[in-house]
Amino acid sequence: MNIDQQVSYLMRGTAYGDPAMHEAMANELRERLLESEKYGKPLRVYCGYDPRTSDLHIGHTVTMRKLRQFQELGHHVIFVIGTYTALIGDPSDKDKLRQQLSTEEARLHAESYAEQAFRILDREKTEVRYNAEWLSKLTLRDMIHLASNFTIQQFLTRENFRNRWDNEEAVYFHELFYAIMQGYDAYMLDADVQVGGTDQMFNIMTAARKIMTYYGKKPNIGIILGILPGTDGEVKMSKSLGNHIPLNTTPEDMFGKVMSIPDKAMAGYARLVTRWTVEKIEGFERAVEKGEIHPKDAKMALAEEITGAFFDEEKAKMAKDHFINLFQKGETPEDIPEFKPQGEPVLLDVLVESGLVESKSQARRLIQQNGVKIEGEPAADPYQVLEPPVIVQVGKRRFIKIVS
RNA sequence: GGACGGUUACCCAAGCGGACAAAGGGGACUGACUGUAAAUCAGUUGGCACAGGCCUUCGUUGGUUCGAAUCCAACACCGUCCA
Repeated sequence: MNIDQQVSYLMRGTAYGDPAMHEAMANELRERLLESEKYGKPLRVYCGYDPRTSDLHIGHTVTMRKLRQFQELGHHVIFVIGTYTALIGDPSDKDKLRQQLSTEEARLHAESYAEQAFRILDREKTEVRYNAEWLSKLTLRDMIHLASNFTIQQFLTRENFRNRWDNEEAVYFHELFYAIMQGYDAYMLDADVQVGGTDQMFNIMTAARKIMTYYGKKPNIGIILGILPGTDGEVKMSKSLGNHIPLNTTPEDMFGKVMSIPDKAMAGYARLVTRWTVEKIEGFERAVEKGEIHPKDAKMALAEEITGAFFDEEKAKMAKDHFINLFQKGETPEDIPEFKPQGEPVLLDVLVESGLVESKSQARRLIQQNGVKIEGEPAADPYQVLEPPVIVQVGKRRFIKIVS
């Protein structure tokens, strides 16, 4: 790849919300790449991750994929785990104050976090760092100096603080530290490039660049990526909102979850979490828009690609077959969990005891709604006695085999 | 330190003495339909009870009342403003 190609490759998927800023960053990136080539010095590229949860979902992988691209071009990638910033909790992506995390929790999460990240990143070429390493050493004096670079007004113009201010909701003092700490990370890491989502715009473009300049360094270049919506297609993917697609799951589940996104979210997924080329993505979007491919088939292709990217092609194919059999043909799956009832297998009791249903009242309701099937036939009598072995189904996709 | 406001089911939020197991949204679940677990429409969404009855739930603990999510008191937690 020549420099121009590299720049467009690396800028792919970015979202600055302002063409001028995009232009400026692309130019800075080009310069920095040229410099790197000239002196044979790889760029130092970093992205920070909040170890609030140990469960990564595919939304987290958007930035990792970008890091991977830098890796492929021979640059040095630093994977930072925000063990210290997690003590505050990033106020960026929420309108509410985030709860604080203890050092111990953060450390525990961090380990499995890095492990999962290596499904995307090249383990050999990735430097993992914890920001407690340097942030815990900052003195109050340092903090005062750092803070003197910012005005309260700068913080208050940030949308999420602004909103809370306007709504007369609390904006805590310590929340202001977050951006400063993240900026200090960039300085300590001597970062050339920092990758992050649009919610990191202020932290990367304002805080980090200011602090680096203050310390006499060249400010880092921000690669700001779009935010992946959750399976609801509306808001940012997040575990707490329950609209996430976890990494630690089965290929079948991942495939199914991708299939559940609304049609309008397909383009975003194609752009942010596939390995497809720009040309392929654009072709895909065009075909969907013009109705050249059936939206269902388009989504199937998308699901297969995404599943393949996190597992492998073969597993993705199997997940696809599984999906077709179970949901399109309505077949019962092969491996159904078994359950052996204690006493007499009365339907109502079995449903609750096996954990298929939470309470007897709920079981009754489901039966009334024709939601419970025995060997494919809707059950009407909650008190009927089953004759094992028999397959009991709740809804479309919960099965259990009753054995004696 | 002072003045106000808040705490309701999974989440947001109404209710401000009886018709409250508690409006409305969201979410979740079921059914119909479909192109899938999308969209749309309908229904369900505290527990127990082989029926319309009982039990538990509106921050906590007491109190007033035939009767309290609703009134009073104390306490706890949260927030805003003034110092």
